[in-house]
Amino acid sequence: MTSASVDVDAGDGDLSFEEQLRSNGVQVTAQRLALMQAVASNPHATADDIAEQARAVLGSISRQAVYDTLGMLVEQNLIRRIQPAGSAARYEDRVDDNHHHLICRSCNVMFDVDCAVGTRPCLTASDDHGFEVDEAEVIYWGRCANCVAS
Amino acid sequence: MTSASVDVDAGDGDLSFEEQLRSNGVQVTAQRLALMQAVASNPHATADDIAEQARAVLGSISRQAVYDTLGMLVEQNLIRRIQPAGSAARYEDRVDDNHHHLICRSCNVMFDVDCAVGTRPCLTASDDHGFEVDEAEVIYWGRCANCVAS
DNA sequence: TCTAATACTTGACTTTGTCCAGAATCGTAG
DNA sequence: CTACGATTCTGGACAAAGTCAAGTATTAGA
Repeated sequence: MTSASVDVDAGDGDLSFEEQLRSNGVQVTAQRLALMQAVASNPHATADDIAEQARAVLGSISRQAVYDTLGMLVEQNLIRRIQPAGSAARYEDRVDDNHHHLICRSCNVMFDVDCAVGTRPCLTASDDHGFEVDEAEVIYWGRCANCVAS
Repeated sequence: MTSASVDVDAGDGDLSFEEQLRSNGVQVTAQRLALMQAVASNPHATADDIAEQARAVLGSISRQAVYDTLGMLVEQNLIRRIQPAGSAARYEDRVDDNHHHLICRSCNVMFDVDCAVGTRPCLTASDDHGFEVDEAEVIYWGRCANCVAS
């Protein structure tokens, strides 16, 4: 197992990936560090993309470890999962900043957009049916400049 | 093939399912009528639920016909597809009225909610990256009253 | 250093959906 | 009413994205 140094600092308030894991009370492993690195350096990637990138660092990693880890990171709120219709789940490391996504129906590109309506937009549904709402996910669907051109 | 009468009127401006199909220039078949009926009487159902319900009317229907038909209906804007993270696509017959969805993270129930912000809420992203945006999909995530109780 | 708890690997399996070729059905024109 | 071409449906193989379960390896704390 190559031991490439994967503690490039990125993301959550200047904490290294290792510190992020420790402060959430979970074990630190080479696989986790490599996956966090992969997510950070490759926003909106699928589990598969991320696995491949991690593999470039680690030599190999099992599919199961990838899913387990991504799931755990989502649970710890260290990364965010987005699952647009018609494509595999995607992951990103921007968390807690209430931004949304703009997706092209033709080519599937995806951009981040800050919400127009302020910091917690749309978080109040007109009738919440007794729910405890914790997130309002907004996806803007359309066609990107490139696809419109052709 | 049983010929149960499946032209119960429902949905799109008082047009029967048959009329809806004809006015969109597509053929009318028993399978399509049964599927439209199933979607109408079972909002937020998955393709599988819908197939099963249609099967109760028709005797049998192939998976391919189900997917083809649902896809066609979505394309004709006669039904709408919603694909929340972590579950199969769901279908509903409320169309063109810009409502959104409230989903329970624990039990996956799904409710309709009219948007708080007016008729075309959030349709303007702060920066549209040159996109032609045609829809803003909003999903409120949370826990339903039942699940909060336990 | 040892050990219990946690994480990882491997491989089979499930679910959701797509592709293809041939059979059946629809709707129009005669 | 019948026949014909176009559309739709069937059935089976296939594919992608995940999940399950059992055994092995690694981590972190005593």
